[in-house]
Amino acid sequence: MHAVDESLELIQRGAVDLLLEEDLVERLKAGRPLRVKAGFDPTAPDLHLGHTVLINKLRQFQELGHHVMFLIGDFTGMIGDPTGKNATRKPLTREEILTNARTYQEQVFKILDPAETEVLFNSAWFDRMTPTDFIHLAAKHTVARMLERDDFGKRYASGQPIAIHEFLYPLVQGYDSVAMRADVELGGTDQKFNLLVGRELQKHYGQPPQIVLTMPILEGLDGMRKMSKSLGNYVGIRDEPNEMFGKLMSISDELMWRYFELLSFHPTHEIAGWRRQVDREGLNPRDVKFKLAEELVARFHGVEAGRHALAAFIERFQKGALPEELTEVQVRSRDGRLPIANLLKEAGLAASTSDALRLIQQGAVRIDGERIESRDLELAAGSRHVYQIGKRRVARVEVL
RNA sequence: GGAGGGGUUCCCGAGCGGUCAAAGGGGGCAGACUGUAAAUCUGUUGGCACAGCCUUCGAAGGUUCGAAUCCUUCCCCCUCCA
Repeated sequence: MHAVDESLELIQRGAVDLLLEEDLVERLKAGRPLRVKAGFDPTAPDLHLGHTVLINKLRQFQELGHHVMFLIGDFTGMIGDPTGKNATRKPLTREEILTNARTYQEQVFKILDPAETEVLFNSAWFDRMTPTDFIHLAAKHTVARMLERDDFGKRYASGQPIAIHEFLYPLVQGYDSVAMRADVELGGTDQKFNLLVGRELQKHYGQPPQIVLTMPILEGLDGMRKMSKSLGNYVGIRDEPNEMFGKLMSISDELMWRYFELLSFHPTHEIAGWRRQVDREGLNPRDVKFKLAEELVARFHGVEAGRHALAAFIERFQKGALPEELTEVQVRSRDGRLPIANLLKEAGLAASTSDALRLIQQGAVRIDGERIESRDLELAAGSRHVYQIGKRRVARVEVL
């Protein structure tokens, strides 16, 4: 076990809230491995970099010798957390949840050590609860306290709906901590309220309240809203290397530093050094971004893949080469020919023929590198060309 | 249970019988400039057999030559009173 000060420093790195620090110090001093909990809704089977901020922190605990409990909220998933988007999520079926849970684990173990991770499902204790137990649980909190949660408060004040079951969510999540006898619970800052409810409930059930550690919410590629699959501003940890690399290169310079802070494993001083070089010595931020993109691709796909993605990126976007592996598509002609708009739509390069026609009008479409102007162009059966729309959409399309 | 206010295109939000595929903003996409950065400027943003046609304004009916706009019923949301 590491020295207490050293552990504390590491644990706090990147974190937003640590409540209460003295509790943590005390428990670290006791010298036993802490029971560290983090819960995940199995609603989205695809993890993205936003999730990994938390998972990286779990890994850190693991490296410090603590006991990591990865809770899959299979019961909770049937409730659906109230989201920041003020929309009520649709509940999942048991089967969807199990499938998602399996996928989750596969992905999480790219970061966590499977041998040292306990995976739990909260249905294990909630399925055994009776309605009476549940109402007792609900009796431990008040509406006024629920409305303290920022999200609820705002929705209530602005006349947005709040379903009753949404109030149950924090209670259920808090009760998980009771059932798991958690010493520490990790969550995003948006989870702070729920994590604190856990403390209250633990007290009610005669346990020492857990320490709450919150991590920042990672902004998505737009740099504004939180990274989420539904907003489409995410980097999935299963994204293909080149795609992952490209997405990371598209972030703003400002956001890049944020990503370094929350996602990179490079030592803090090293990152600070690059920043200084960019600010004072004219180092191109793009080149620092390369390091970030390469590191993350390497983390999820291996070192070789990282190097390769970098090389491929330079070839493609600095030297203007076509992608190494061109998507090949075949589309059927009508009576031996096919209007360009239909071709683009059917090849998946444009959303609709209307969209395709608009793109042509705007000069976004190239065939074998030649910009085309005419929306009336028709391609004959048997033709095979490379079609590009903008910088990123490319495919070789054969007309049958 | 009573009274009132609402549901508009991806989001917010105007429209309140024809000139509405529906103002404006956001977001997205594309072009210029670039470093697949930011900022800026420009265009575009329902679909299709695309100078035309078809489908959209919570749902279903109805009035009308004509409805997002009027009427009826239904569904959903919010507020206040009980």
